[in-house]
Amino acid sequence: VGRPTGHGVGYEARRQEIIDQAAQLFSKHGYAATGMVALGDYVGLRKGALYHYVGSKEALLVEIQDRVLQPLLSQAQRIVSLDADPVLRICMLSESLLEIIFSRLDHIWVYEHDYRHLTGDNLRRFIQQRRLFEDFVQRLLTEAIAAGKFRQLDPRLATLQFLNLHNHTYQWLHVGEQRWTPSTLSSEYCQTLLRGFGADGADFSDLTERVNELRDPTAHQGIAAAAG
Amino acid sequence: VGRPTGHGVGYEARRQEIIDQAAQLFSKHGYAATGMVALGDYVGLRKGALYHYVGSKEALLVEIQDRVLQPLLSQAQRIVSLDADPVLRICMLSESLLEIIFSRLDHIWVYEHDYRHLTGDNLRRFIQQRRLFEDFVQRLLTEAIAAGKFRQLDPRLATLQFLNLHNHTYQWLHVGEQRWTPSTLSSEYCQTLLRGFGADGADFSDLTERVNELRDPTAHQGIAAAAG
Amino acid sequence: VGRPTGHGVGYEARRQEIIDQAAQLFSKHGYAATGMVALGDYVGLRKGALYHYVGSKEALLVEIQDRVLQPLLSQAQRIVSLDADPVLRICMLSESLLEIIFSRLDHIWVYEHDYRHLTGDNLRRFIQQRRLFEDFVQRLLTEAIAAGKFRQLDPRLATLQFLNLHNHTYQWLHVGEQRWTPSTLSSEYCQTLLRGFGADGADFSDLTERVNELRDPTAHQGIAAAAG
Amino acid sequence: VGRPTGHGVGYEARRQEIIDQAAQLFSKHGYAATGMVALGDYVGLRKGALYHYVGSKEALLVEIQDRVLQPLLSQAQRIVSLDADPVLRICMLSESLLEIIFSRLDHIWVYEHDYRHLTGDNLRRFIQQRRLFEDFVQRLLTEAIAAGKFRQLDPRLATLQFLNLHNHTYQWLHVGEQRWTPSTLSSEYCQTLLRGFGADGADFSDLTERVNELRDPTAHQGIAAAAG
DNA sequence: TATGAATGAGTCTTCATTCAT
DNA sequence: AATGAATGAAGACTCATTCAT
Repeated sequence: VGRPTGHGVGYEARRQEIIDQAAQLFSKHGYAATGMVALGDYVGLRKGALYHYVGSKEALLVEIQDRVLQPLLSQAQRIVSLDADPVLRICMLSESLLEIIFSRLDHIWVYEHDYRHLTGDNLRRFIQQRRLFEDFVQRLLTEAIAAGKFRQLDPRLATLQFLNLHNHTYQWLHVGEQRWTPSTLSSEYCQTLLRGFGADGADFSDLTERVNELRDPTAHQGIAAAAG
Repeated sequence: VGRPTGHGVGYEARRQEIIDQAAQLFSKHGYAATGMVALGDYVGLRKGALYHYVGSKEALLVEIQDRVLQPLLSQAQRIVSLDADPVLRICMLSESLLEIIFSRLDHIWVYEHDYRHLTGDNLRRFIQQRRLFEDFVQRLLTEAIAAGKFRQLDPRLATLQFLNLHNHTYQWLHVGEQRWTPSTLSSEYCQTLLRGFGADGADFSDLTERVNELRDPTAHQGIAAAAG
Repeated sequence: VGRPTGHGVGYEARRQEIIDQAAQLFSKHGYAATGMVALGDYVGLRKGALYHYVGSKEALLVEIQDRVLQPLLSQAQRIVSLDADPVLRICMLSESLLEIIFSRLDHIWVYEHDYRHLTGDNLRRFIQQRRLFEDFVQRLLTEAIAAGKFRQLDPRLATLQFLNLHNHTYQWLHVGEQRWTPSTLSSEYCQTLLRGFGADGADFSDLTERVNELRDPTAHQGIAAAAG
Repeated sequence: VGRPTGHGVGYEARRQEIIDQAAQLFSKHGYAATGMVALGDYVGLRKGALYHYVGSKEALLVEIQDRVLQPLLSQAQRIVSLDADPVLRICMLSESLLEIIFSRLDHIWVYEHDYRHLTGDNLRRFIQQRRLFEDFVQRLLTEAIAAGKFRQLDPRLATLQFLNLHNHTYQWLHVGEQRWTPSTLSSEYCQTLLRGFGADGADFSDLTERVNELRDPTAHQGIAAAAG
């Protein structure tokens, strides 16, 4: 994708591999507790060679965060902009979010746990982008309330509940989860939230099918799409 | 609670202070990234003196986890054992859980973030106790389903949703939060969950008052109760 | 001299020893090329223990510079302020300067060679203090010119010549020099400079004796005085 | 000067450029503190390519020293061999030396500062050649003393004073110096030295003109002559 | 001629912990 | 009860150099 000249053909691929494996290690032991030597061992490179691919340990962290944030934001933007019932779009956002969580559990671990080790501008940018995503969620919820689909909720608190429910999933989801898929889990979460938030008398019973109809055919690529 | 004798009068108090302040530091910078020297500076003790009070850095971590787990388990046990509507007890558990989160945000940070740095038996014991708490939650939810108050939910998934919603709160709650109290926030969470989980036609409108009546007069001490 | 509390009795002595030995090593191999491990080996301390005594490698460099600059400045100030013939004071300054060079040849090496590795404020302070010393020299030379003892020289260039002649001495002087003492070498340098700078007809033949009369009885302590 | 064949036409020119730029970098940051990568960046070549032109970092240092020593020695030899008043030849040597200092300040920095990083034979050869130059100076001074032009000086000490005065100049001379030229600065230095060293009653007042008459028309090329 | 990749020893510095005092 | 001194492993990162391409 236009790297600075002076790098061989395999470079970018190897680089992506390294970031991948760093995410695995960081998610398992924590960013602060994972050494560059350990990472080197893990990827099969001596300490010094690692620095051919990554400028610093923090740069690695930044890349991992970006691999989460970029699909998150692009999907959210796409969905929010759709011309459809806000409640429907909330469900789509839920599923999209869970798809990302399922597809790169290790990245999400790092995203949720270790963003505080970012420093300076990296941290500022992270927080700003994270807030951007939350704003997308809040916008949809506000629309649903305004449309009378939901009770008169505090939009901020509704947002936080939406995020709590989804974002905490990484804590118990296993790699290679069999019981649930993004789609089935999202369906459960949405049932809870829509009934929980719904105005008295509102009926969301046909929503699952309508989500299926509108599903983005490229969305299943999740993080991989942005990383490549 | 029965320390080995041979220590002066102020010893145990000082010790508790140190654990307290360790929780603050760990929650701010992360367990792995907080040094014993920094902790020493923070508590006003030279590095060496710290080891008179705490056996090791990990021992500190264990104590912090215990300060969360013990009130959590004792409250959960008490509430589960009450002779009351399961739905009511769910709400009580919710409020109790939030009370602990509010009262010791820093401990909760460490509890949620850094348990992975426990090793060996410490880790095993932690996981086992954590599961114990989850079982209490799951037991109540199962009862509510069996009693026909809730829809035919997968009890495990219902539990996970309950936990997601509550446990993720520490991520955005501020120290000295003004907008919500444990009680008001719990009320919001419960409205969402009960409507979300509730069987068609079930009515939980009088629940808030009934919770207030049954509230444990000692519960407000939260973690402090166990720490002393 | 009032170190932060919390250090044993031997601390300051050991610390001074370490700085001493660092100066030896730096002067032999250069600051940049001398590692902290090598220094540790030299002083008989493991790498880690070194940092009990010195905050950083640069701090070591700063201390060495100070051990040169402080006696340099205090002696210069003392001599410049004396109520005596400027020419006489120039000779006294010459001898004082050479005394410092003789007594701590290794420090001077570092002072002359490695000041450029100072960074930020350390560098700024160094340059400013160095200029201060040069100003003392220039003041005396200017006085001598104004008094008609010297030819109509450019004072700046006279200063530079004075400094060239003295400061470059460290390049060829050996530790344990036998051939010259500060006093005999200064006498030679001054003969060259006074005849070289002197106005036609000026006579400085009795100067050596007059220097001997005015010599500061504490000056022979050189750097050691400031370091203690 | 007869490089091994098998190199393209631009090779030697590029090679000389690289040595040039290395001298600039070394003089600015010090030999030990300048990396081959930094040098590569500076000359617009990747790290690996540098080694096509220079065998090693130390080889670079050797070449820089040679670029100082060779003109130094050849000029000194030429001047010493002239059939002229020793005092006159001393002045010519002074000017020649300053010409080299002025024309390649950066090379001189490296020459004066970093010769200690030479190892083995490189160091031995350097010291031997440096001594050779000093011997030329000492020979002239001895002649002047023997001829009764100078006082009864210790020839070694006279030499050291000559060298101190000239060699330390690089420490304060700026690139693009405006105030002085080699010729004017040499004139000042020589006035100081000749008056300083001169026998009572000796008169050197017409020396400057006589130097001008005898000046070597090729000398202004300085180091460049040897480098090409 | 040029370079990207790799290496392994090296850089300065911080770590948790022990122990004599 | 407290601490200063010491340790040795580990922290992130840079070094000069080699070599296949």
